[in-house]
Amino acid sequence: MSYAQVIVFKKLGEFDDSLTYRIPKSLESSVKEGSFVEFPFRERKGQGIVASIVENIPAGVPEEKIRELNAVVRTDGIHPNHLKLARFIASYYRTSEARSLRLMVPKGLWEGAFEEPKTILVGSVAGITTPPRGKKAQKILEILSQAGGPLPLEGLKEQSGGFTADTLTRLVELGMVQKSEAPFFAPFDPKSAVLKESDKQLTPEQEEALAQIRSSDKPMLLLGVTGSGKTELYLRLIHETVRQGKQAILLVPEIALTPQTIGYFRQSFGDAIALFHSKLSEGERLKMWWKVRTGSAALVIGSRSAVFAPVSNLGLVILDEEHEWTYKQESAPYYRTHRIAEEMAKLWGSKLVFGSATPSAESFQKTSSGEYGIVRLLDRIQKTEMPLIHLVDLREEFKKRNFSVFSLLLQNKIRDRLAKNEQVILFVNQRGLANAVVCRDCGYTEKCPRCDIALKYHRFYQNSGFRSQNSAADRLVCHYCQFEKAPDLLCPECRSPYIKHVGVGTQRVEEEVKKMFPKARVVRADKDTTDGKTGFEPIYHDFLEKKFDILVGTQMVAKGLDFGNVSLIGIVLADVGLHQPDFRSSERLYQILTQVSGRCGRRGDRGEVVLQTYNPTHPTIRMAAEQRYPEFIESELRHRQAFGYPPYSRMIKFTVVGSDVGKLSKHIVAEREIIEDVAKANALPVTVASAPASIPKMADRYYYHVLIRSERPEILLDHWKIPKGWRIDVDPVHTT
DNA sequence: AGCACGCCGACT
DNA sequence: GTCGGCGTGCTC
Repeated sequence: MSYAQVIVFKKLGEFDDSLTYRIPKSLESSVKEGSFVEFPFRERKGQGIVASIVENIPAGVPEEKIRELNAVVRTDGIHPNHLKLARFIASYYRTSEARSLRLMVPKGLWEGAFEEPKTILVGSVAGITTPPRGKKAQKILEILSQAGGPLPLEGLKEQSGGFTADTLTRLVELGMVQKSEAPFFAPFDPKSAVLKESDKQLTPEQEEALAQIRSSDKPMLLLGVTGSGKTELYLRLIHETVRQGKQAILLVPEIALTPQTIGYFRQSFGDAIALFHSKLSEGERLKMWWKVRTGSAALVIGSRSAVFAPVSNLGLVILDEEHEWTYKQESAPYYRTHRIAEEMAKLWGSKLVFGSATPSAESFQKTSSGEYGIVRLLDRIQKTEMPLIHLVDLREEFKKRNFSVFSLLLQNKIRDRLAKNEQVILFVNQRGLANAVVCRDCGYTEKCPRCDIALKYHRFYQNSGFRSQNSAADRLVCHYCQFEKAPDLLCPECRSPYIKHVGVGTQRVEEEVKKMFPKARVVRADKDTTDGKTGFEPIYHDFLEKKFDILVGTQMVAKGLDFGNVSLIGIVLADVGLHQPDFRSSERLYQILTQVSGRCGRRGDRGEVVLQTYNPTHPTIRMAAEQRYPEFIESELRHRQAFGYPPYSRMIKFTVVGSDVGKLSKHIVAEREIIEDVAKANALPVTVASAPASIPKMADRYYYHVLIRSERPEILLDHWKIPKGWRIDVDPVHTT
């Protein structure tokens, strides 16, 4: 007797566990792993996916409760490899199989729309002699007789100039036409399809890179500077994959899903593309899912979630701009797209390519360990030089009695560009601005002696239970190891009393630039001036159309956008990124400085960047200014290894919520002790720390993080029961 | 999800 | 004593 372990679709509930049903003889041949099935549930019917078929009743299931499956809705529902992927996600990210599987099934289907989309075909019936009376009806018959076969309903409507459903129903009743159904999506056939070859000539460097990617059987990291022609290589690789009758997935950050990018691939692959992006409606998303599922799409392009597109013969996965943090899902299950893509490539034996100008430390480390191969593209196709970066020491400006946020050099250069009618971007780094303590006079940051991480300033709630009652309420805390100390009143380095938060906001910069250049047209792009729906787009377009001379903006101006007329970029205060209480602060700073710099001089003349800082000797800022990525990443990795940070260890972040701070922190402290005991019992070195979240209180509930760092955290998780309500993030990207 | 069960605190 | 708040468990 076989049994199906069924994961229940949302109908009468959201289950984490699968349910066991008996497979009746009549369904034995049609029920497969991955099938969509229907079954009795309480007094109702339910639908779901067969996660596995077993010969014996699983332990813990009472035999008398087991009922029989009703029917098979669709035998080939989910590809077996996707079931395996769901199992992997459930175990790696410590979530349920049901939740993992949900990632691969569009909402509409999960909620009950299992039917594959169909086209309605209309055909004429032979031997009709008496013409129908209606004009429209006559027209329909005329078109159908000329076509010599059935036509899709939509096409027929278009050709005939439109008709009502009633006209057609009447013709069907008279027996003059017949309706039938056909698949909406026809499978893509590489032999008959027109695949336009690229007419671009590859440079010798590109040819070499392509050959290396082709011949390697490892995942490849494509290290290519902006404008080095990575996209053209992607196109060629996808072409080869598709011609072999396999499918390709191209993953890009959301922002890169522009009509230009899509258009580039449409030229080659026409309608054989399925697009997945955040603006699709549920209906469109469902259609795209079926387009891939039916094999009608050979190429999937999309952001993060497109990695779960229902391919059945995967040949290639590309993660473009792989360093982007948007590849990490920031809600449960907190997966990282890289890890999913690796697993997919393993399951299908497909090629895997990661592309970036500034690869993540994780990916670069894997090229050193031999897990990935590496290919470099160092030349720019257009021969436009990389921008010239001027490093400005703000301490010197202070000595020159220049109290403006702009150095004299930056002021002069802005004046010069305004005179030449060229555009300027002023970049204001705001990430992680709050809560780190920095000396305004010498740039000193208070760091944890054990973790080399900026300490975070906290005003603890009373009675929070984390320390003895008579200690001060203001503390500096390390979020990685629980080290803490009282804040200093004077800077330990230079005795300055100005040891506080630093940072310059966009508003302040806008005000100053308006004061200094009253004739310039200035626009500001930050959270306050952009709205959630259209985002940065309206400002971007106005700026492109030269309605403004100067754009003052946050990170949003740094991402992949093309500013043709910008010849100068001012980085108002580069230091801010250095003070993030996060082990990735240097990596992020290097990436953002590189991205911002890449926004100028993209056409024609060489652009210029003025990078202002209080720390001109800081290695990250120096190497970013000189654009020495390999040197930067190697020193960064040495640092990570020395302090035991990922990729040389792994982290797990828990979020714990409660309405009573006292109870909450007592509970956390107790669990922390249990974790330490379990680690000791398993001879596993583990660091545990807990601290209030960056937004510690929302809607009268208190949020805490518990951060665990270990080389093998999975051993800990196997021996310690995660308390109820603790939200888990495996390999977190944001650690505070 | 939706429903039953059961454990405590606040009242007729 | 009992009403009812909601946390927990169950659905095969």
